[in-house]
Amino acid sequence: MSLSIEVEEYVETESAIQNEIFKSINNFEDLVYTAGAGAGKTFALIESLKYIVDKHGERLSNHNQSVICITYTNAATNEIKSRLGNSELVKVSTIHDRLWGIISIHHKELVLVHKSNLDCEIHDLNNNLLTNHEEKIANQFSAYRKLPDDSKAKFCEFILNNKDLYYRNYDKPAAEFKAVFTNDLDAFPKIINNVTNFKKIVNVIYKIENYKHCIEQINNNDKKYLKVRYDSRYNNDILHRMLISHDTLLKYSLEIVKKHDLLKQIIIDQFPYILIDEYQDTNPIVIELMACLANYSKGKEHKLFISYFGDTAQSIYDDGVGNKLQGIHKNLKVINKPFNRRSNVEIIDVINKIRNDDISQLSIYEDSGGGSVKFYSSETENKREKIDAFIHKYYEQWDISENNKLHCLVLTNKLVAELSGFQDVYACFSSTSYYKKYYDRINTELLSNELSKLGEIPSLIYKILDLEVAIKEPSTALTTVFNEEILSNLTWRALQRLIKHLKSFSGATLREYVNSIFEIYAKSEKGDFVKGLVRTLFDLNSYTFNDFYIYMLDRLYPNLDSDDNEKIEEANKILCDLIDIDLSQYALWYRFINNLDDTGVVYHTYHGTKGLEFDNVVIVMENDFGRMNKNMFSTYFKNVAHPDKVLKENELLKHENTKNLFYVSCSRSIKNLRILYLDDTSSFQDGINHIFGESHAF
DNA sequence: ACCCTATTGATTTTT
DNA sequence: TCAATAGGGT
Repeated sequence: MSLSIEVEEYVETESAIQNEIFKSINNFEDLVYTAGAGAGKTFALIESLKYIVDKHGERLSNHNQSVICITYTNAATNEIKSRLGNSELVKVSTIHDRLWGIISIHHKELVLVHKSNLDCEIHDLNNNLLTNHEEKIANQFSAYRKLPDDSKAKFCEFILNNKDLYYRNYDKPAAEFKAVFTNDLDAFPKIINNVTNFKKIVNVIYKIENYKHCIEQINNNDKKYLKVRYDSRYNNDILHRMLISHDTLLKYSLEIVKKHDLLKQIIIDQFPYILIDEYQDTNPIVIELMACLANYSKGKEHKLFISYFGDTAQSIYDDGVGNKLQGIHKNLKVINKPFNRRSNVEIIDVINKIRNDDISQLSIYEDSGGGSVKFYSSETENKREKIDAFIHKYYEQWDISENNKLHCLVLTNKLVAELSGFQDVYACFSSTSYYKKYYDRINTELLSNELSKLGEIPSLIYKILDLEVAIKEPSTALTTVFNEEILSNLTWRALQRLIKHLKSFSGATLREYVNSIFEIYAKSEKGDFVKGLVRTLFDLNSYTFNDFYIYMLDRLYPNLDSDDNEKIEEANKILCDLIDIDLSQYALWYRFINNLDDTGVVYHTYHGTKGLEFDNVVIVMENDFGRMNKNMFSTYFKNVAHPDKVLKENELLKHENTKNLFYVSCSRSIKNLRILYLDDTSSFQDGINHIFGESHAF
């Protein structure tokens, strides 16, 4: 593609806009910089950082001060660090890392905030248990509420004395669970009629007790209760163990900063420049914290510059501040950039119509034509075949190859897995007990591109595949499998044996392959290096296939009851299905998480493509997206020509959310964009025409 | 026929 | 976690 000469006049305007930012930096004017998709937003952010270092670096250095750059993800942190180059003066990190770095040293204050939070939580829990009139909550706790007061106390006493019994039977089917308790609970009629609600009641009682105990220990200055800890790996707090997660870290930070002027002073003394990337995804609590610092710094000697870089139209996560930024952080100078450096004009026209606000982009290039956009709809049946046929059509038409890829966007990870060819891997993991219980972990632990996020079993299988790939690839240096120290101590004969052993790992399925590894292990002689290799790969008691199997079973089916034959049979069946999957399918999974596609066609979720750009994009759409969003896209198209006529506020909110997701998806495309809508579109054809001009049948 | 309870199977994403 | 559905009991 040749996006030829840049339009001179536009380039001048663009640099004038950048100079506006520099001017604000010098004058300590807080600002929000909005630029649509493909405008070069991150470029502007990095230019600003460089400017601060060039112009004010010496002063910052002398005062032992630095610049804060906040990103939304760790990946973005690394990206900016590498583009910026090494600079001692600029601290690039996620908001969580930065805040924890600032507040974690104030142990005593943190514990105080924590204690008052525990008090609030206890109050809320009691309110739910006893008085909250919200229908859903009142129903859940009604059995407890109906008990006379003295019964309530007795019930609490009983249940607190039987925690073990309770948790041992927690996962049993309702009838069995009931049977365990019915005799003991005679005195409390109907309390366990509904097992689901019973568990809700008991969990709340336990929680209140835990929190009370925690407060006591804090007051007693118990050694384990002197510090609050933050763990970024999990999504939930465990407050009574002094452990907080992401959201609570933000909440505590804001509270501490609000309360202590001295801390505000320390922060603005140390960090006079704060630049925030992707502000639309930033939690409102963070904005509130920034606004609090900004107000404090007014009229102080050490001035503060805070700036937000982002695009409200690309806000696709619910807990981001989105378009409410200026309601929280007032008096921001607004700078918009109306240019697009990414896409052909045909794409820009469409994404301008989708975003439909005051940021209408112009291409910065003189000759920016040559792209194409088309909307297709097809009937509902045989959706999978329709998608395959559609992809095939454009595979041919666009001459797709490894060097000219086609990127296909679908809504769910399940479909991504199916289309990418490792549907059985996804399906088997999804049906295991562990991933059923923690159903929201499957996508992170199985499909994440960040290897450190893989789950325990996916990670083990990944390592096996990694070894398999390394052995198969003739050019692999042995140093990628072993560290050099081990190799340098190897005799020639030992090396020969090692290579022979490695070459005899084989099998068509995961079971066969792993089995062959353990067979070689058993056959090899005592000091053979292959033994050490197997031992570093697996963390087992002893090295047999059976140990491997039991290990998998234990992790994927934790707490399996040894008396429950039915459950055991089911577990074995699914685990067998899992390890009997062809190695070739696992290889597709391996290639997917390593972004190693060699077919030319790559599948993504809409959400997962944020920040990326591709020449050729196919978007697969449907009416629905999940349970909560029935008719999400059909409703969007019905209202798209006149969104103001959508009366209710929550409907307008939904419309905005859908619009943003659609905008993000379409704006990934540089050159070619096709949309395949897999439901009947006749009732909202006007909306489709409004954006795409026309549509075709497929 | 109705009410209540148990079971089942799901959207996306980050820290 | 939670809505939808299946199924049991009266």
